[in-house]
This record gives sequence, structure tokens and C-alpha cells, in this order.
Amino acid sequence: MESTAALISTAEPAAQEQAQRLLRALAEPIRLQVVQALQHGERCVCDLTDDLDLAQSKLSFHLKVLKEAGLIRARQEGRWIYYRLDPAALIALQDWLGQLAAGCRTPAPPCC
Amino acid sequence: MESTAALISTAEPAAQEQAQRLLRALAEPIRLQVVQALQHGERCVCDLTDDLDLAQSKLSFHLKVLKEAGLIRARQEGRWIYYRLDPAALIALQDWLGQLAAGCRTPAPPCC
DNA sequence: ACAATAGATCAACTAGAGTTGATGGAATAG
DNA sequence: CTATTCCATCAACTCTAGTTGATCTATTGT
Repeated sequence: MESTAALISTAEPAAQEQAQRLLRALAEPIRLQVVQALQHGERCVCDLTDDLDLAQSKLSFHLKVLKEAGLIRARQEGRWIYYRLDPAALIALQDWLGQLAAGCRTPAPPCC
Repeated sequence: MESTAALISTAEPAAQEQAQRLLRALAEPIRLQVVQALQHGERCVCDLTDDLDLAQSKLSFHLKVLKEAGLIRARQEGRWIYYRLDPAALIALQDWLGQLAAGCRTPAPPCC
């Protein structure tokens, strides 16, 4: 499960797929809170359950989604598991949005 | 329904709300296709139904979601309605992601 | 006025994502 | 070894978001 962050472009279909995965992962209230909670550094799951006042099972579910999307990474230390954001994923999505925004400055085509 | 694109910041709760709305709107396959189809300029609904091979009702539903999120804008001309991307919304989301990415460079705090 | 076309809206249905509570595995403490 | 803590996983349930087909409004053409 390595980072595919670099090759994002609105043209390539693989890029669209990655953008989609990142967007779907981020587009959920709890997962957005998790991402914000990780904004300033690593947190273990027990910290996050306290911070966000979530059932452990629920948090674990959302962490898995974020991890599979490539947005966060896990590191085990003793019996704790520390999660952290992967900036590359965020930047990849940022670039993808930038390309979209850049594109819509061109003149409109005629219709029908 | 004016643009609130400018005031996005990961700190403010209003910013989180806007980011959430934009993310939820983009995180759907058909809506992502619509956004891509609008990438290079305005299109009317009839063009989009052809381009994406969608039922008119279905497309209309997704256009409404995108519009309510502030990602697209509509313009009527005769009996056609032209939709276009709002670059400000894309850029706002882009900035929001940039702040997240910038934050996760700080050192990790201790746990438990 | 009438017919035709573009597009929005609505109600009923469907499917998938998220929730919940319980169980299981791994690491540590005693 | 046993008990405990941290976390992942699973099955059953719930609920919201998207789909579908029909209907409604507005605009244009004849």
C-alpha cells in the first residue's frame, strides 16, 4: 500500500480514481474531525476516542476508511497504534482541485 | 446564495462546514463526472445528459446538489440552462487542504 | 392557442454506508 | 501464566443518499 500521491491529474482516469477515493474518505463528519485532530501531529486511538468522544468501534471503522484511502498512516509502538496524516495525499488532492479551477477559465462552447 | 469561498480556514467552525459541504458534493461518481465535464466551460443540461449518458431526472438531482454546495452556477438563456463551475469554491477547498497539509509537519505529542 | 422541448420536482423504492454491541487477537503488567 | 488494556473485526440493524418513472412549469415554434 504505497503512496500514489504524485501522479494526480484531472486528465488520467487513475487520477480521477484517486481523487474520488480521497474525496469519499474526507466527506464524512467524523472522518473530517479525525483528520482535524491529526492536523498537529500523531495521536493514538485511545487519545482520539477521548478527543472526539467516540465509541472505540466506530472510530476504528473510520480510521480504516481513512487509511485505505491513503490519507493516514499507522505506526505501532507497544500496544498503542499511532495514526498520522499523510501530507502527500492532501497535496495530491489539492493539486487535482487546482487543475479543475485552472481549466474553467476558458471560453464557453456553444450549446445544442 | 452568495459565495462564501474566501473565508475558509481549518480553525473556524464555519470553514469546516463549508469544506464539508464541498467535499460531500464532490464525493460522488456522477457529480465528479459532471464537474469534469464542466472543466472546460459552460454546458447546458441537454449537452450533459448526452455527454454522460444520464437520465434527465438523475442529472438534475446531482446538479442541484452541486449548486447548493456552491460548486456550480446556473444561467438561463431561452429555454436552456447553462451550468458552469465556480472556481472560487474549488480554490477555497484547495486552500483548506493546504492548511491541513501544512499543519502535519509539526512534531508529534506524547501519548496517554 | 396548441404542440413540443428543456428542465425541475415529487413520491416510492433500493442500496450502500454508518452504527452498535459483542467477540477476538496482540501486547504488556503483575 | 493470568489479567488487563488497546485495538481490530464481525454480524445485525438503521438510516440516509441516490434511483426511477411520472408529473409539472416555462419557454419556444407554428
